[in-house]
Amino acid sequence: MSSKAVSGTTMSQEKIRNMDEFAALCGISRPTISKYFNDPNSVRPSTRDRIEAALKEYDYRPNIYAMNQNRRLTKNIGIVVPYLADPFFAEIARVIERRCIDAGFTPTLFSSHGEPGQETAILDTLRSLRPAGVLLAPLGRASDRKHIEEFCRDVPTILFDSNIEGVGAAFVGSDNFSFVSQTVEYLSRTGSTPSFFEMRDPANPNANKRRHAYLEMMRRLNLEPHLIKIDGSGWGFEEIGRNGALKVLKQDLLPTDTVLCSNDRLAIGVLSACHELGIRVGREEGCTIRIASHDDHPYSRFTCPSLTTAAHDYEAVSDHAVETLFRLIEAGGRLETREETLFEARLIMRASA
Amino acid sequence: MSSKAVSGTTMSQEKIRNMDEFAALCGISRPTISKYFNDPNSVRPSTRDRIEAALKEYDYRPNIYAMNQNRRLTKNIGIVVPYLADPFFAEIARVIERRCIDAGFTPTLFSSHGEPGQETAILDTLRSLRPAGVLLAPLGRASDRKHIEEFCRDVPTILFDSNIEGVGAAFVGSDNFSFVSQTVEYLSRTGSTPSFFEMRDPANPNANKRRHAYLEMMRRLNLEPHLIKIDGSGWGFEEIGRNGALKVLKQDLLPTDTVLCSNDRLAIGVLSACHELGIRVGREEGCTIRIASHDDHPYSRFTCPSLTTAAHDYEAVSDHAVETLFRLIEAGGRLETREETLFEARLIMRASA
DNA sequence: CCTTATTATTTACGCGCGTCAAAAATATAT
DNA sequence: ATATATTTTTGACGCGCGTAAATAATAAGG
Repeated sequence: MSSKAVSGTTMSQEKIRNMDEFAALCGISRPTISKYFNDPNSVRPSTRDRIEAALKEYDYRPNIYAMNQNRRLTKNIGIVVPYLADPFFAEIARVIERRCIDAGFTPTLFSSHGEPGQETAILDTLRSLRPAGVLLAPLGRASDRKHIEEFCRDVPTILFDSNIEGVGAAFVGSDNFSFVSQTVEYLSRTGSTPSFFEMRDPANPNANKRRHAYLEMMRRLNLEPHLIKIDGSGWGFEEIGRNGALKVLKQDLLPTDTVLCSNDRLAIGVLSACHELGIRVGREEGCTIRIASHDDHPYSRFTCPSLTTAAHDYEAVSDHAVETLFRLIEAGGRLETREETLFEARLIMRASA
Repeated sequence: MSSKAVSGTTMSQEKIRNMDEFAALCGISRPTISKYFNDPNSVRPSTRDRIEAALKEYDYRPNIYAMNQNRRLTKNIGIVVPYLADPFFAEIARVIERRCIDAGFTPTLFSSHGEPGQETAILDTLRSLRPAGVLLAPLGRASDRKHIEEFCRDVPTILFDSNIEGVGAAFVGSDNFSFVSQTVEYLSRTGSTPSFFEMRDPANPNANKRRHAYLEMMRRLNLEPHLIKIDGSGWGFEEIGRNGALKVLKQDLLPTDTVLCSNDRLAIGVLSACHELGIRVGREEGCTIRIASHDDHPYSRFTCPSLTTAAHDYEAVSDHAVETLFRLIEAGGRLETREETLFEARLIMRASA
């Protein structure tokens, strides 16, 4: 039993229960306050100042549930990544989050944790959050394509990192050919022919694009391609790379003494295998093989030896994905054409190759 | 094999607008439906079956905004970690998420990204989400203690990983003494006296506890302690460890040939420095120094050489934190005493020491 | 000064669901 | 069978805010 204390005095200590009370304390009508919270620039500067002054004094925040219930579109933005334990995605998520907040949106981060079931569950949850838009990096081949397609019909969605043809309003990612062409060119110019090290059955479409790019580059350079396909499934790429490399190295099946890994996480595993077998990696005197890779994973600077790789333009991908989403939202959820924007890679020469 | 079971049922294409409509289609009153969604076990089994049958046919989900607006407590749970780009936190967040979902809650993940400003902003956002509870791993020393304290007064909160004395309803973490005592004991038993490698000004309270544990263990073993304090700030521990190690190694300032790092991320940097300087690390023939550390970071298995470390009991910490939070929620937001639960570490012997 | 365009206020309704109390229906025990 | 306990239904109100239309106030311009 709580008896309402009806006080005549206005004390700045009292908790404000709703927008009506806050409006009264401001001396401004509630609809105007509502307008302000929807878009601060939609009210006259003098009014805005009065509201913001009161805001500082009384520390009121509108009830987001009541807000979102009635708004036809919320200011929520969903960010979905396939695997958050990969620092690459953690980093990209951080940048995207920042941009969304700065633009006045409320981002929420989700990780599919490598599981298709999780991904569809996230999309279901997201749908009921009625977000203004979603930035989705799909799992790839394992994704439930139909489910994602259906989701994209209802919710303005930009795909990033990993493309699904024709799904979503746009795709923003990195140009896999740019990655591979630079590493292959560099490796073949400075030493022996690179062999391409990858999972036999990659879950990510980028992996396939990289293989094709490798084969195409080898054709252009008139070199014989060598694909090293290793077994393994799931998202524990380091472990998979390590086991695959141990097997290949122990049986002495390496076609050439230059290994180009499909991605840095595999390469980290390969480096681990090499170390264990006492194989020295790098381009220095006394090293027997070179290893290079793609992605410029946050840890690739700290591997032993540090990893020669091709770097994503993190910022460009994040920025362009977010900007495209904002354009999509402003346009009411539909863009004229489905743009696919790919950013170039940058070759990072380190000690491993 | 997860194929959608559509056999027998005919999915109606009509969209259900609200609970009233769904109740009508069920032939059950709305308050009962409402009860069901609040807690499926609160209705009679026969009723539950009828609702769930209709649920499959009509695919209705209640409006979460309307739900949460009126419920005195939502089913949201906030998970806050200090730095998501650290796979350690990504992993622990994944486990916690899973547990919350299984218990019928809706977890939301936030990362402070190493910035105190972000942390307080997250708590402010979280407060207006009116969550049933929050699992908070604070930044540590950089945290705005008063802000967190105030937050914990309003929202049922369990601290984990990093303790703030007296704040929150409970703390769940790892026993730093258990970590350090095991590594120090092992290292001193099997080789030369370990020196302790750490940041001069660690942001995390665990770091201080580990230093004290090191000093205490050295005292007990009657060995002379050596602290190697390196400069650097922020959350880029690998870089800090690397730069610090380069400096120490180049000037030949290493007190002993066994280095015990405060945490694995520093150790990853130290290993990188050693490799660059051509210093062989490990307990094999021909190695000049040994390196060990604490945390069993997801990457410590793949460093070169693989890292001897002390492992958190991830599962135990996650499970106990979540269970304590559930108890706290059931108890209405207050526990009798503020428990601090610490889990033992497990020594992981690998190649580096 | 008056006219006009812009901005704010008043009033009122609706969103979808939680929740309550009293009545009705159903299950369980005696 | 009847009495009692449990569950469901009925009907109604309220939550806090979005939003719309009509009106009033204010700013801008000549």
